[in-house]
Amino acid sequence: MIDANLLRDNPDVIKASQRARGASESLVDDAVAADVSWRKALTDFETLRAEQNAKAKLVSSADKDSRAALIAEGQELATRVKAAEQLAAEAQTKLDEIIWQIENVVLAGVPSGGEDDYVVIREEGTKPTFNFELRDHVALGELLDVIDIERGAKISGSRFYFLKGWGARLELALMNMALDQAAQAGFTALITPTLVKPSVMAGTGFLGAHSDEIYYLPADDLYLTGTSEVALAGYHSDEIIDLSEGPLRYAGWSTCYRREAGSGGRDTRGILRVHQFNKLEMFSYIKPEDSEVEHQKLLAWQEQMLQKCELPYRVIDTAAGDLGSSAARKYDAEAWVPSQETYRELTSTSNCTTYQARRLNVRYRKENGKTATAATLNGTLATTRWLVAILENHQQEDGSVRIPVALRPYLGGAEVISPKQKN
RNA sequence: GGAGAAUUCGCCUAGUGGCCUAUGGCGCCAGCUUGGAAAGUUGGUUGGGUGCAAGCCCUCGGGGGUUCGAAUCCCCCAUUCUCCGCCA
Repeated sequence: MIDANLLRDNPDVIKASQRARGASESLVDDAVAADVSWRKALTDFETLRAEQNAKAKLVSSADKDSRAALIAEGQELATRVKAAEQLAAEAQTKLDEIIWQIENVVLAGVPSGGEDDYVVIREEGTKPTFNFELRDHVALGELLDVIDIERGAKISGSRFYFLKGWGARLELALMNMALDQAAQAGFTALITPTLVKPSVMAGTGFLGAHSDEIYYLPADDLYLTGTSEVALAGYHSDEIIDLSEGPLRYAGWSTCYRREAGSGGRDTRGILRVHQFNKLEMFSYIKPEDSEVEHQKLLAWQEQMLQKCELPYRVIDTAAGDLGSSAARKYDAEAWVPSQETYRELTSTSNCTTYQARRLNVRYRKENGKTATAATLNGTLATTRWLVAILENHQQEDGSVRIPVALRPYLGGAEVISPKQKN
């Protein structure tokens, strides 16, 4: 949710942001008007309520004669108060409906435009060249007996899979390496619930336009989360957290569930886009003024992981129109996928400034003792999808895959995954 | 799934219709005291909304109701605990 004070003092800033996103500008005018109506209705109600409170207080000390009259007055006031309260509540509902639709104010420097208007910040690593016919991760997965897509479909349908043998171990190794790195950087590990209440899902901003992407369990009124970000953001909801010793950083591990309803026939081959995968997610609660520095740190940690996996990648600054509603800025790191001869997203990090925290009511105490809304940031540190890039980039002519050096300690020292090898 | 109990300002706790503008303790903050501390002592200490401000309104797990008036009475929901039942 955007800052109501900003809406009152400087609606043009919000309009400019909406424009950059290609979102509705008139929504801002509607919100300003609704805000004025609400405050008027609220004042009316509170004035009447004050009168009612004062009258009610007189009753107990009144003598018999005036008592009956006071009670009659009180009865009359009570109906007026009820009506005024109703109006105020309606005005607030209307304001909420509008204000919740306004997306986060994008930060200065974010490229304007849509999905294809990203700016490439840098490219790192060397793309591999193969003097043999390269295999894609599906072929490698079959050859090495590490990914079983056929049986995944048999059990659960398309976009499901089994990770098997070294494939399963590779994913756990990757997650462990990421977790170690995160712990060294001061993150607290959290294994999070993957079923959450509607209020939490709404608070994190995932129940908006893309709610059909989310699995829902009607029998229990619970949502399956597509990222542990949901649980991590909800973790401190309705709390006043202590940021005096620095930011609170969590590394949340969870399985993630996505319906992929909008993705049509895209990426149907392999495990690039699946309904279920695992992810280690970084999440920071921080003072708003430090959020942009933290964002760079999250990105640096992501790049560190990509480098440990010896993957060629590039970093892009996502355009305003392609930001999620909570994000004020987003960087994606995309790894080179040889079989597709293109870069594919492996990590994403968003600075949600105070937008998400305001919805979830996460505050901290400033040095002057006042409370203020915290800022939240998130960023991927490892996902199942990384296996695609690792397998493809490190494949060798005989179909074996060289294990990146940094990962070997997590795989019992193994240096290569070979077709003939069983574990 | 069934039965019972509980939920009060960071923690514990008093409070069964108006004097609750919520008691007391612990913790924390500040003052006094001290060479400095401890002890002692005095004061402060839930948050939110609105308003230029004084102020006013809301906040006793959440929502609704009864009443002139609700922490207190009624209903629904959530969470926790105990017991029973079932179960990977």
